[in-house]
Amino acid sequence: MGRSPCCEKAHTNKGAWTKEEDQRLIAYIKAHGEGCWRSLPKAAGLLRCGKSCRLRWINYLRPDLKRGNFTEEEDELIIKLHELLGNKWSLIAGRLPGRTDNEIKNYWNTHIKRKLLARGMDPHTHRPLNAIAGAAMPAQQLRAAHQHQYAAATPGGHHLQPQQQDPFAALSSSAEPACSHSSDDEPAGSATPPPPSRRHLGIDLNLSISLAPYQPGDDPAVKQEAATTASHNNATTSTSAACMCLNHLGFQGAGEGCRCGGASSVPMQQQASTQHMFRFIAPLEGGRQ
DNA sequence: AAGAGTACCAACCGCGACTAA
DNA sequence: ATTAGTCGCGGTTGGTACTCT
Repeated sequence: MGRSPCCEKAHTNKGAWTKEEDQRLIAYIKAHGEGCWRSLPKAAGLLRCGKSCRLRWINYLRPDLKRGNFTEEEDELIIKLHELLGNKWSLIAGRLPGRTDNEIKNYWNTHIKRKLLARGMDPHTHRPLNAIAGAAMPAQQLRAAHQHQYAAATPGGHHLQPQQQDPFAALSSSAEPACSHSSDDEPAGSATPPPPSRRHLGIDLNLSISLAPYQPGDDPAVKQEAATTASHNNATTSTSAACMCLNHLGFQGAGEGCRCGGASSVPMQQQASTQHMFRFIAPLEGGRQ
């Protein structure tokens, strides 16, 4: 059947953007806001594909972009989030205000990969390189190496409890794996229901579930029900509108964290206090949608 | 000084997800 | 239930700047 092209390619510019094009795009978005990228180029008088406009705006022209070098803290946060989420650059970018997925992706490929290799760690699995070479390494030894690696990577150098070692077990109550590289050696199905509060890599992986929009005064019994449901991997069967975000991945302030209707209006402290909510990370940058 | 190699990053491409008809 | 349109994401490419020999 084939796919219709996203735009009329014969009459669109490609390649680097000129200053004038940038100005037109900025002016248009300032006047009309983001959205409807397909019709934007025509309305803004640009001979560009809508996709190209969107990319240019998101990755380069947005006023809230930080630009400049990544800090050591950002490096470490990216590494931790990558270990947790895999190549979900948009999710990772959501935890780094002012950074874009493209920027982080490029930075990962050009800097952090090498940094991890220099540490003797595999950038894909975040495990020691020698551990990957020897698949026959005893599980206990592997865990020890894994633990040591976390301790080295974290300024505080905290050690993890045995039940905290699988970065993805905490996500296993989600219907889908959050990361593409998680399943080979640690089947999600074998995970036991997580304890109420878990920390991993210095990031609190407290998971909770609620229907969206979440109301602070919701019946506790309902919340308990939802938590029970989530812990049995049945979360998606009860509702398609469940708000699922991961708590405490470096949220910086109240209200940040969720794009779904009601949950974003609930202060994070309040959300954190509701032990049995199950939430899933969504891209968080305010300027994006 | 010049050519080769490498690093960086903006931009493109293709696909999946989502939605409305 | 199906189809077409649109958006967003992740992988990849290509141009440019920088470094090395």
